[in-house]
Amino acid sequence: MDELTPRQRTILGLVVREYVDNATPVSSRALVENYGLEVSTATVRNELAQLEELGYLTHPHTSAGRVPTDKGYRRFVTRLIGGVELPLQERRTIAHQFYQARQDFEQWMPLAAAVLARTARGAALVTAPQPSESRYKHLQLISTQGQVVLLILVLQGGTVKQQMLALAEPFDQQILNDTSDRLNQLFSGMAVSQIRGRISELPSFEADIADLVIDLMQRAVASPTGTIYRDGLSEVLQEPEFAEGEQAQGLVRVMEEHSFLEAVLADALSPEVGSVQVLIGGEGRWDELSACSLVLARYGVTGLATGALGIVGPTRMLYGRAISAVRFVSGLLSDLVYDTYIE
Amino acid sequence: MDELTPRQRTILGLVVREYVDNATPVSSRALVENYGLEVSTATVRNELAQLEELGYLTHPHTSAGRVPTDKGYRRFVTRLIGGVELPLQERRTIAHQFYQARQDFEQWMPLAAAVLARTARGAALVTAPQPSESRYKHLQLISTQGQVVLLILVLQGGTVKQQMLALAEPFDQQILNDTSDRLNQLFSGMAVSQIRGRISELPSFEADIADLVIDLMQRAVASPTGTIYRDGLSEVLQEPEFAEGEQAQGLVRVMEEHSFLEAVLADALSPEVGSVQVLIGGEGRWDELSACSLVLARYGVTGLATGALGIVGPTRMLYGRAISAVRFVSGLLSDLVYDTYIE
DNA sequence: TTTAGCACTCTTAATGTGAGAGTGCTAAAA
DNA sequence: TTTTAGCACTCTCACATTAAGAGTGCTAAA
Repeated sequence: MDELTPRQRTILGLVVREYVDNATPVSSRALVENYGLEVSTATVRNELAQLEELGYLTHPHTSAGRVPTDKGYRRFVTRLIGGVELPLQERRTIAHQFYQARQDFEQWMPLAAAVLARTARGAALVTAPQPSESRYKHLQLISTQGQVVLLILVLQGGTVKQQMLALAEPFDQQILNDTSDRLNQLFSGMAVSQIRGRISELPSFEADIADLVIDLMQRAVASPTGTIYRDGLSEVLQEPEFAEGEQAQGLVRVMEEHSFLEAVLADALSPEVGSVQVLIGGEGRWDELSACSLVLARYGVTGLATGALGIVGPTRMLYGRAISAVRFVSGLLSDLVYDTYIE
Repeated sequence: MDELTPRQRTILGLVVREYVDNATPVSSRALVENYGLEVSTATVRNELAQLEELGYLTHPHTSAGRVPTDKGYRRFVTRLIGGVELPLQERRTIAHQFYQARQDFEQWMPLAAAVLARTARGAALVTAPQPSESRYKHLQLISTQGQVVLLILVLQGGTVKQQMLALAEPFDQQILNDTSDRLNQLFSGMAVSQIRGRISELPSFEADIADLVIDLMQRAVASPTGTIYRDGLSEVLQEPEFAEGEQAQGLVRVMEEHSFLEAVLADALSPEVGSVQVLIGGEGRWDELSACSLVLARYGVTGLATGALGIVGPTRMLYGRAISAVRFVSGLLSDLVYDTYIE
């Protein structure tokens, strides 16, 4: 990392802060006036010129104020990433909301998205946790009309898969119960490979069901993300950088297009749970995101089930709040996932 | 409806068609040249002036071509709404896709959204079918670690609700099985009110579970929409009318903001399954949607379970394709819902 | 009723202008 | 060596001006 004098560091920080607040290039005068610097505008101008030399700032044009470059944001963020936290009061409120929802699976993801969006004032993304391995837990066959049966499969971690199936002949509910009881006895806690090894021992009807179960279990881990929960997109679109459709495009694509988001996550997000990652201005690799930053983290328990969550916003984003909100919420979700999987 | 000469009707139709294609005001010359009219531009101009007089067209300014007003679209759509269908080949392809997904609940909604978005070249919205009444079908209690139990409740129609619950003391899986078997025996096919009547007869543990079941059943019908599936938003945002953020706002809000969408649906969509409804330019009631049209239908089976689906696009939209696609897909989904609920 | 012809209006793009904002540089002060 | 005052310079922005072009509306003739 380049050598910056302490004063240059504070000035860089102030430029970022001021630009984030106002979305207009910041002038030397504005810095001196708003932050009570003990030096003149000329001195600040010299420092600004230095910082520009080093690539942390730019000029839209000769007689405009300075704007942070992606490199400038990067430096700002790097200093931030270890040591920011939400205010205690805010953490308490959020933790309380999660506590209240703790028993209701289906609320977790939308709640996380809503909390992130409000706290960081960005568009929030949360993917459901994907188990790294499917383990059988429970099967239930429920007869509906005659030959049609509803198959409900519960996997370890609480994932529920359902499927209708049409049988060749009608079966009595009692027989279906017996079948599922036997399979439950046999397969409980098993992974796909183990189940496959047992199929040959089974009578044909049960083997058919087991085939289907294997298929469902494999599909449960196939997709890297699964369902995606979003919140706050329309608010972020009001930011001035998205006034012209061009830039809004990229933002909406990450939020909306499953495949695009997956590609970005694969590129930017480490597979390990814990650390918060920041992708600034598409980092040269994603043209569509040149005006966007993403603050991302993986949550869950490595080896059991993990998901991703993050904030998408303009590069001119509240990095401090975003990073701390993402870290905090990912911690809460990780705890919930842990409780769900450890048995 | 106002009296229009046959020639005026065709000219109005041509203006809409031409404007939908090119997104630029259409001139008398363009009409004569592109559609081989057997009259001069002056004649067409007279007719255009008439149509403007009647409120079907406007002028952005004196020397620009004509643009349809909302009233103009409305008239165009009214003639369309009864009698358009997708080409047979396209209907076959779509029907085939749904046939292949018929056994897999979870695919229906995303498939419907994808098909609508591609077919109508708009942003597609599909809400999951909401049962008009919850009926008990099946309960399963699965013990996880010690006191924590996973409760899985299946309702008629295949809705699955799950909830974790922490018990005061650990229960054996065998006891949980017995409990759920008893409740299944007792409650099978019942509505909330009937279950409530039986609670007093139950021992306390089972009564507690039954309370929880009632709570879940009530929540299943509480929200008017439930999960929403979307597709194609980012493509539509490329249309020129959304280049300036102002208008994109409304589009994204309907697609993204649950509460806003619910309000619009409540206002524009009849509770009856079947007919296709069109909301043009917010119809004076929704400022945010002044540049958008919605083509909506309710699907499902009245009295059992219904959901909504539709296309959102610019007022300058392919109404023919949108209306026929919405009608066709809503028919297919209705069939699927019917099969699922009738037992 | 239709049409040719033409004046008229309004947009669009190019060009010009002046005020203002903010810089970069220089030379003096600390 | 660092800081500062001062000022020239540059570029944007808002506004006005102009010319070309598109398309209309109207009138008078077919």
